Amino acid sequence: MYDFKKIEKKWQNYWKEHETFKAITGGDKEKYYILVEFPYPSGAGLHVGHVRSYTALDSVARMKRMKGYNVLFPMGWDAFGAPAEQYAIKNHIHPKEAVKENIKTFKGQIESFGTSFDWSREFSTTDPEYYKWTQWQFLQFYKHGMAYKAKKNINWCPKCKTGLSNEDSSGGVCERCGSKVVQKEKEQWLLRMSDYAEDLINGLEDTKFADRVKLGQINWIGKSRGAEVDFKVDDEALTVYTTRPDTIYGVTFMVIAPEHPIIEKFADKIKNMDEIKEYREFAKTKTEFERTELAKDKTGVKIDGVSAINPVTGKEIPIWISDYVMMNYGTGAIMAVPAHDGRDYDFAKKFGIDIIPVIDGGDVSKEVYTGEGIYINSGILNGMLNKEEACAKMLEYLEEEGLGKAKVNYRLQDWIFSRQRFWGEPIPLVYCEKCGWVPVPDEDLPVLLPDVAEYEPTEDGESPLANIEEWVNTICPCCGGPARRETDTMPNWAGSSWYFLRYMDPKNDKEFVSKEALDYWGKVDWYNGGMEHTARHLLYARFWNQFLYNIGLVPNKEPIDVRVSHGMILGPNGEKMSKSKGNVINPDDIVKEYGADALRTYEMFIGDYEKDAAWSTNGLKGCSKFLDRIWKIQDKLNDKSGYTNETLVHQTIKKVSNDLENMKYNTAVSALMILLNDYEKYDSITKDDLRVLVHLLNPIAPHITEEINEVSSLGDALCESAWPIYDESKTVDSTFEMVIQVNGKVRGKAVMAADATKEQMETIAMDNENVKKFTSGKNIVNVVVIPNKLVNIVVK
RNA sequence: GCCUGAGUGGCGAAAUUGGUAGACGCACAGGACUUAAAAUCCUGCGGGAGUCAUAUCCCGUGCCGGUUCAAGUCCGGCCUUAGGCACCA
Repeated sequence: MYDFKKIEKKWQNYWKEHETFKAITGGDKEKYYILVEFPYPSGAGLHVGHVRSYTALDSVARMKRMKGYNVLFPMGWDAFGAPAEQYAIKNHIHPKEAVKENIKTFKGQIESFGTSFDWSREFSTTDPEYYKWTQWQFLQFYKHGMAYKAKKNINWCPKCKTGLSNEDSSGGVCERCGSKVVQKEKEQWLLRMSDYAEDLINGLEDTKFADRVKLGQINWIGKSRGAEVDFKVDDEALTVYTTRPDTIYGVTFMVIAPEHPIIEKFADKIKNMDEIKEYREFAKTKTEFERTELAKDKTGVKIDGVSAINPVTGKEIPIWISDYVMMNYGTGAIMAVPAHDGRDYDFAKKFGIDIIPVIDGGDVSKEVYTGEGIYINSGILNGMLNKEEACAKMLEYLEEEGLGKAKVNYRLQDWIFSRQRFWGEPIPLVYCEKCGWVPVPDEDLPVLLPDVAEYEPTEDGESPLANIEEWVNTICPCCGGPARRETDTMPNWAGSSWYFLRYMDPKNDKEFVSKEALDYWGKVDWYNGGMEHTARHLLYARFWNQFLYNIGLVPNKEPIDVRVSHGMILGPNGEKMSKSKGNVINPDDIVKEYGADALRTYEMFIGDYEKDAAWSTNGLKGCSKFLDRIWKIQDKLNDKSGYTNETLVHQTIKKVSNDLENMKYNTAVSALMILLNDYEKYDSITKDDLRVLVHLLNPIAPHITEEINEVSSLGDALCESAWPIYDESKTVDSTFEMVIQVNGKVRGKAVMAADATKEQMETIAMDNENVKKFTSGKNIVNVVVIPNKLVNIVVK
C-alpha cells in the first residue's frame, strides 16, 4: 500500500508552488481553451458528479499541456441567485458572506481532487470587479436599443410579495410558503433576443456542437413558417397567424387570447362584457401548472355582439376567447379549423361549433385528419393533393388580394432581464423625471449592492432594493436633479453569459477583456457542462456574444467550438442522488478513504461519459486495487532499457491518446489495465515500460503517477515532460489470428503472418480439418478473403 | 402530442463503424498462502448439448421482417424506457 494522503497533498503543493498550470497569454505555443461550467457554490458542497466532468476535462488539459499546447483551463464561481439570498435572509447576514464561505468549501474540495485549474484567473460573478463589466455590457445593449422596458406577466406569490421564476413556482405554488402563485403584470427590462433568432440558428453551422445539442437549440428557437391573415371585424382587421393557410376554407370560428386588446376596442359593442371579464380573471389566476396539466379540458367564452368575416369565403364566423391561445405567440389570435387541428376540434366539440373538413384523407377512423389528401370544400384549392403547393397557392391569393402575407414566427421570446431580487447585479440605470431613463456613466460603475444585512420584500412586487431609500435616491447624471435608481437586478444567466471571455483577462480594470487576450485565446475550444444547460445557458451565451460581435467588441461571432455534456452520477440504487432518498455519495468521504486518484480513475472508468451512471462502491474498489497494483509493479524494475512488449506499448499510447481526445475515458482506463496485466506477466520490466505506463495514466491519476515517477527515478516530473508518441508501424502485430468461416459461421482459426497474401490465407483456410467437415461434398460458390482478418467460404 | 437518445451476461460496460459478440472491471465459485480471517495471488465464469477431460455442435445483442458471403452495427415496421419541449396555431 502507498500513502495516498501524503503523496496527494505533496503533489498538490508542488503544482501550486511551481505554478504548473498557470496559463500565460501569448507566446509561440498553440493555444487550447478548455472550459467546464463554473459551479453555483451552494451550502451542500460538491457532488460526485462535479468530479466526473472536472476530471474528464482535466485529463484532456493535462494531456494537451504535455503535447505542447498552451492550455487555458480556468475555474470560477457563479454565485448570484436565490439560494444564497434566502440563506442570508434566514441568518441575517449579507449574501456575500454566505458566498464567501461556500466558495472556500468548494475550492478546498476541488483542490483535493487535484484538478489542474489555473487558479490565478479565479473570480466570482458576485465580485464588484466582475459585475462592473456585466453592468457595462448591459449598458451596451441599452445604448444599442437592445434593452427596453415593457409590461409582462410574471409569477407572483401574494404572500411573500415577490416575483418568482418558473423554477421557483413549479406546480403552481410558491416554493417557499406554498401559496398559490398568480400572474401579475409588471414592468420588466427585456433584451431583444428574438431579433437574433435567425442568427442563432445560422450560427450553429460555425460550431462543432453535437447534433443533439444543435437540435436542442433549434427546437428552443422554434422557427415556423406560415402566414398572417386579416379577418375583418367591422372595419378593423383581426390578424391571425397560421402555419396552414391551405385550410382556411375550414375555418368555422376564431379564438383570441384572453388578454387580446381587441376586446377593449369593441367594449361598447360586446353584450356579454361581464362574462368576458370574469373569464379573464379566471384565466389570470390559473397557474402555469393548471394551464398545461389540468386544463386539457377546453374552456372559453363566446364574444356576443361582435363577429368576424372569413376573408376567403366571406362567411360570418363567431369569435371566442380562450386561454389555449397565448398572447405572446403569433398575434394572440387564431383561425380555428376544427376538422384538422386537435385543439380546435376539442373546443368545437365541447361548444357545439361546426366542423367542416377540407382535406379528404380517406381515413374515416381518425376524427381529425392532419395528413395529406385531396382538397375538398376549398374553392380555388379543390382537387389539389400537395400541402406545400396548396399553402403556396393560398398565400399567393391572399397577397394578391391584400388579405395576408407570408410570415415566419419564432417561439423564442425576448429575454426578460429583470428580477425583483436583492442578490443580483443591479441594473445600472437611473430614472429622472426630467430626462427619463439615464445610464449610469462608465466611470461610476459598478453600481454596488448596498451593504445591508436586512432587507424585506416590498408590498407591491418591487425588488427589496426599493426599500433601501439611501441607495435608491441618487442624482441624475444628466441634469444633476433628483433621480431614482432602477431597483431590479439581473437574472442569474447574466453573469454566466460572458464569463468565458473574462477568463482570458480576469484582472483587467480598464476593459471587460483586452483585445490582445481576445485575439490570442479566440474561441473556447472545448466546453463541457450539464445537459440541463445545453438549451438556455448556451443560447443566452451565444446571443450575448453575437451581440458583442456585432458591435465590434469580440472577434468571433460564435464563442464556443465544441460543446459536450456529461451524464449524471446516480445513487447506488440508480436514482438521482438526494438527501431525502439517502443515496448521496459525498466526494470528500471517498477522497479520505480511497484517495483522489482512485475516485478520479473510477469516475472515468464508470461508463460512457455522456450517459448517466449509477455509483458502485465495488467498482471504485476495483479501481483502487488497480492503482495499488500500479504502485507494486515498481518492485519489478530491471536495469534494461526499451520496451518489453513494444507492440502493446505503441498500441496503448495510440489508444489512450485517441480515447482522451474523444471522451472515451472508460476505454482509456481499460487499455491501461490491459498494459498493466501484461507487465505483471513478466519477471521484470524496464524503466521505459514503467515510465510510459505512468505517463499515460497521469492525466487521470496525476498524484500516484508523479510519485512513482519520482521514487523510481524515471525522469523529469511528468507534468513538465512530453506526452509519449507512438509509431504507427509499431502498433501492428507481426501475426494475426485468421478466422475461417463457412457460410459466415466460424469453423476454425489459424495464426498467420501479418503480411500473408490472400492466396496463402485461402490455402490454409481450405486445409483446416474442421472446415473440411463443412465443405466436403458441397459446391464452393465463393471465397471472401479479407486481408489480416478472415476467410469466408461460401458453399451450397 | 412533438423532438432526441438508449435497449448487449448476475451487474457496469467493450466491439477499429458491416468482419471472431461480451475486451476491461465488478460480483460470484473453486484453489494457494494463513492457526483463522482480511489482504494478495492463481483458475473458472452468456445459455444449452456433448465428453473422464479435450474436441466439437446448437442458441444468443428488446421483438418481427429484409439487404448481404457476413448484421449488435445497414433498411422497414413494432415494443419498452430515459431525457427535453409543449394548448406555439
